[in-house]
Amino acid sequence: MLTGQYSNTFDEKGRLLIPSKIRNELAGDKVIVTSGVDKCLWVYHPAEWEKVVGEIMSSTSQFQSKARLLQRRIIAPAVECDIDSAGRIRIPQPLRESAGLSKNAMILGIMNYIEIWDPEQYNSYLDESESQYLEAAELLGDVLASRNGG
Amino acid sequence: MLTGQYSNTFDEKGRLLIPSKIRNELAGDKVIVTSGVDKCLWVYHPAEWEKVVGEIMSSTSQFQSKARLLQRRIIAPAVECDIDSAGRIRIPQPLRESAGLSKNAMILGIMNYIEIWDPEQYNSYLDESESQYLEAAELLGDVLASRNGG
DNA sequence: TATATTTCTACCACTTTTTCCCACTAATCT
DNA sequence: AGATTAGTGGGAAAAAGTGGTAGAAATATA
Repeated sequence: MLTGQYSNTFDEKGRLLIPSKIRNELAGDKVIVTSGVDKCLWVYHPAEWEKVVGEIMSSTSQFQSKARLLQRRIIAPAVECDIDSAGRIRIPQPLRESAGLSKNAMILGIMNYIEIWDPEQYNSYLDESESQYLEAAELLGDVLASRNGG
Repeated sequence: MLTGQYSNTFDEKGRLLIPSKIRNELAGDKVIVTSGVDKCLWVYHPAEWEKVVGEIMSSTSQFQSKARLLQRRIIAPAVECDIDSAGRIRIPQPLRESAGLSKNAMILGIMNYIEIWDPEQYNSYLDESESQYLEAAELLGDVLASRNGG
């Protein structure tokens, strides 16, 4: 199901363990890691990543400024990472820095992709977005209720 | 896959290393370097470059002022550069200047071409376009959500 | 025109990084 | 408790990156 929230650390060689529960759902020995829209990393199974790239590349052209933004900020940072025999990945320094990652990392499984956050960044994100979250929940409630003819 | 984001420097001889991950995808020992639409350089595999030229030339005529602009600013500056045995290219001074490049360079892989930026130029570009980027991302999200029947 | 000087290019050797693999420890399941 | 799976750390081999040197080409000079 690819969910779960874990707290791991990068070792001295910059390797991060993908928890086995998540790893087993991923299937395969490669993942794509890229920079997320918030201050975190997004990790995809190669097949899922192909969908995202296809969506961006096929519906845009490099001669459109918004397309270039998406390409530069989402596609360009993407790196293919091998999962080693012990289930770890090595994330290149620039990507780690872009998400403000140092030693510790939170790993969130979100159905068809994974997020990696620096714990402190994640906590301040949660704090700052509290009211937005409550709004989003209300909104979702409205949609679901009306769908049920409520 | 030809993606990835790297930070390299021109050496005293004006050589810039193309990171191996990108180089392996490029295949071959020649690239075409030209001036990009934002303040950066665009680097293509010769075959990809032919496609871009074809697209520009076939959809425009030299009797249209806008076409002449595209031809002069994208096609004219193009230069063929050799990749040396260590994977480095030498970019002619005028091209480097046109992108504001001095010592340091950011190299972005964007699927079928590469961008080279001066790091400071790139950071200010990112800053200035932040809100546009978030808009574009939301828009992409809407498209994907509606496709899922959301 | 021959020689000297400079610039450019290709190649080589060293250093650093990355990758791959193995061995050990800890945790979980039966 | 023993067996199996998960997690941790380290070492060796390979690949990538860096700087330099020597040779070729081009330009300038006598």
